[in-house]
Amino acid sequence: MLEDETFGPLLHGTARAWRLKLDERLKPMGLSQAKWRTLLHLSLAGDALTQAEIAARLGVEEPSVVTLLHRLEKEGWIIRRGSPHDRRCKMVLLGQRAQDVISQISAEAEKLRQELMENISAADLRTCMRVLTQIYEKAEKKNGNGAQAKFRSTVTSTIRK
Amino acid sequence: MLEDETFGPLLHGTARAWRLKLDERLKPMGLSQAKWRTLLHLSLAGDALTQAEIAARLGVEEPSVVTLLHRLEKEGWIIRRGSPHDRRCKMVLLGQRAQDVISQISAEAEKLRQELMENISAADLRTCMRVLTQIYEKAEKKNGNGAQAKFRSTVTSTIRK
DNA sequence: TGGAATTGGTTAGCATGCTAACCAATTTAA
DNA sequence: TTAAATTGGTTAGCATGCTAACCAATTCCA
Repeated sequence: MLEDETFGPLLHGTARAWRLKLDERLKPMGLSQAKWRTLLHLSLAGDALTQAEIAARLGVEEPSVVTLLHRLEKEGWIIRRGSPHDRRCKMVLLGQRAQDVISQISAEAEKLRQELMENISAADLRTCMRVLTQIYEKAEKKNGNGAQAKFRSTVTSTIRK
Repeated sequence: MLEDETFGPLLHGTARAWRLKLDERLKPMGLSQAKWRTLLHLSLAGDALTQAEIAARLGVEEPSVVTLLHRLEKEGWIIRRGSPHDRRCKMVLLGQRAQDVISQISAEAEKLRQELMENISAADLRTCMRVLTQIYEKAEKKNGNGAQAKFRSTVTSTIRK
């Protein structure tokens, strides 16, 4: 059996192709994947988030969100303000510009997902997700990565939801 | 049914966790994923490759390989020399340092793959790969991306192999 | 054959991610 | 209650990817 020999490249290639495709479609709105994902998480939260919370939900490290949020702020997508409760924190919330396009973003992401999976049976999809989840949990374990650990909990909770 | 709602994040999260894990293990050898993948493709080719061929096999754009190859050359992993047949081309071949560790790289990648997939049945794996392949081919289609198109052919040929 | 298109490679400039090192604020604990 | 540990954020510096614009060599074709 040779299939397993190429699972890695296939997994990475598929994730990459999907990401590129969505990036391509959202580019006309002036949004890259990192940006629209941030906006989407803020929208889902329905409330202001701290930078640390955003980093955890995106599955990236804190320094990475710093520059990302700077860009988003400069372009008017978000607003950052100090927290009155904890002077270490900065609360991040959606700006008007973002609120206006959030629904378009979700709709486009949803549309692409349906296109890509249109002729996949529910049973196959379940099997595939089970396999991916097993791999995911194994790969994440012992990674010794804080943000990664938090990311896992985000993904699994999302799955549970 | 909600499963399909989270397939995207799961796919991306799994690919990312896998990549991080392998990077972590190869770091002691002084190799990142971009680097060891390049070396592995050169080794598989068994012959010198042009930069364009490497870009296609890695699934990245040409300008990206330029800096990547510069770093690899500076660190003694590869050698670049002009082609006698076509003065536009630069042939890239493995340096001694790379030849010494190629087998370790493959072995570590193989070991991780087996760890991550140890308790997944052959049938489930086949189903999962079929689903990923379907998504992959849909996502890649009409992407209007040259390197991407070449990457697909690399992946599918690898699968066939 | 000779100009146009294609191909291989490069540079410049940016986006996105990382780790390491650090400050300031808060929380924990001796 | 204060000293130590933790937490949130930042900066610096690097790795890896991209597109756009460009040069030089080769190939195509009218």
